[in-house]
Amino acid sequence: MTTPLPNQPVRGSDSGIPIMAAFDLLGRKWNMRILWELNQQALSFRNLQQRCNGMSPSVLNTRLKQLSDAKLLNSTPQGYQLTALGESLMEKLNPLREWAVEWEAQVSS
Amino acid sequence: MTTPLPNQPVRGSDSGIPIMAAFDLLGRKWNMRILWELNQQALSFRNLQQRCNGMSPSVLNTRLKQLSDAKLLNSTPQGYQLTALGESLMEKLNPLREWAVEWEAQVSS
DNA sequence: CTTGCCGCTACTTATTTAGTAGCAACTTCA
DNA sequence: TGAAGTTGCTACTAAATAAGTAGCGGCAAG
Repeated sequence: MTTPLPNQPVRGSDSGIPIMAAFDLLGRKWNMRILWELNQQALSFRNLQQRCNGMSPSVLNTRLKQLSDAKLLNSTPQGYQLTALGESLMEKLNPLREWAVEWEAQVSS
Repeated sequence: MTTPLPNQPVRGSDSGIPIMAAFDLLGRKWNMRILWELNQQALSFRNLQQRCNGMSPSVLNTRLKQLSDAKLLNSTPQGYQLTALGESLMEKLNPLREWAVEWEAQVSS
C-alpha cells in the first residue's frame, strides 16, 4: 500500500493532479478522523487509538506512516502532532463542521 | 453496508455527531470523487464510470445509492446530479483544491 | 523484581473494493 | 421488422484493505 502523494499517479486517478491525491489520501478510512483528533493537541499512539473508537493498531500504524510521508504530521516527544501543512488542511476542513450540522437538519427532516 | 448519516452511530464513531458521519461517508473510496465529477454537470451512469477511471459498476452503484440516501444527489432524466445540499458541500470543499496545490509544492521539495 | 504503560509487530478473520460478464430496456438506422 | 448499439444496472468471484486479538521489548515507578 503506497501513500498517495500529489505529483504522481494515485489510486483512482492517473493524472497526478493534486486534488485527486488529496481525495485518495483523505478517502481512506480514519485519515480525516486522525487529523481531526490531532487538531489542537498532540496525542500518543495509544491515546489516539482510544479516541478513534479503539481502531486497530495495525491500521493506525500504517495511517501514521502514510500521513507522515505526506508531511501532514510527525512524531515528537509530546506524541504525534500536525505539521504546519496538516494544520492548514484542517483549517480548510473546518467549514465542513458547519455543513454537517445543516446536513443533519435536512436529512432528518 | 449501511449509509452513514448524521444523527445515528456510524462506522468509526458511535456518537452520531454530524461531522463524524461526514467523515465516514466521505472517507469511503470514490465518494468525494463522484461528488467532484458531478459538480457543475449531471452525468449518466456510464459517463460517471468513465470519468472515475473505469471504477467498477458494482461499487458505483452502491455509492450512488448511499449518496442518494444521504440526499447529496439524485437521479434525473439528465443523469445523476447534485442536490442543493450536495452543491453546498462541494462549495465547502473548494478550498481543498488550493490547499492541494500548496501541498504538492511542499511535498515535492 | 514486579507492575504498568508505551509504541508498536505479527498474525488471522471479516469487510470492502475491484474486475469481469452479461441481461433487459430502450434507441437508431435499415 | 429486425439487427446493432447504448444505457443502467445485477451477479458473481477475486483481490485489497480494515478489524481484531495477542503479545513483545523498552522504560519508569514503587
